[in-house]
Amino acid sequence: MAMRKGACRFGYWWVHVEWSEDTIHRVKFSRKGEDSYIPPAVRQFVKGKRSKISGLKSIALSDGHPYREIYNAVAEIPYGETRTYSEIGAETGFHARTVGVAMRRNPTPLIVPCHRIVAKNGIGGFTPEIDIKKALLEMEKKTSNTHFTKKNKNIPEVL
DNA sequence: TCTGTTATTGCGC
DNA sequence: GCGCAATAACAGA
Repeated sequence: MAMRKGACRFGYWWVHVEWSEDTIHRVKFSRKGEDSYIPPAVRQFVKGKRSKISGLKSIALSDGHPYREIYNAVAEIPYGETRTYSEIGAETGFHARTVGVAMRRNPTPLIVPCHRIVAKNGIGGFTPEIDIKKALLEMEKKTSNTHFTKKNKNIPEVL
């Protein structure tokens, strides 16, 4: 199976996607990039025109991945909502700290919406830049209040 | 094995 | 508020 690569702009950043067939292998953010083809579902999500990335699988959710349980729980968080590290921990039986480690190593942000995981008393962290997480949450907040009509709760004031 | 690395939490002051 | 200890699990040596 041939691996494909592409990129899409998101605010000040670029979203780089690597995939093959219907499986996303890696998603990463960087300051540089060139616009090129990526799966339409991902592109629309990044542009705030779609509330979930359907029809695509992530290797993070596949059998054998050490953090599969955690990523599955995260993938079920609805658009525009957030959970804390300890909530995900309680659901999956992992320690909050471990959830943090799993999020940091998340190979496919967006597909596994790790930006929706916040600390109990703050925003938590994000790699490589915390501002990306803030921007993603802001975008979801706005779009979910407009055309996705969803109530927004739990987003910390620190944004 | 053992050590270092975490995107956490909660308690005491 | 801040500092600190408890804590789970992986990666690399």
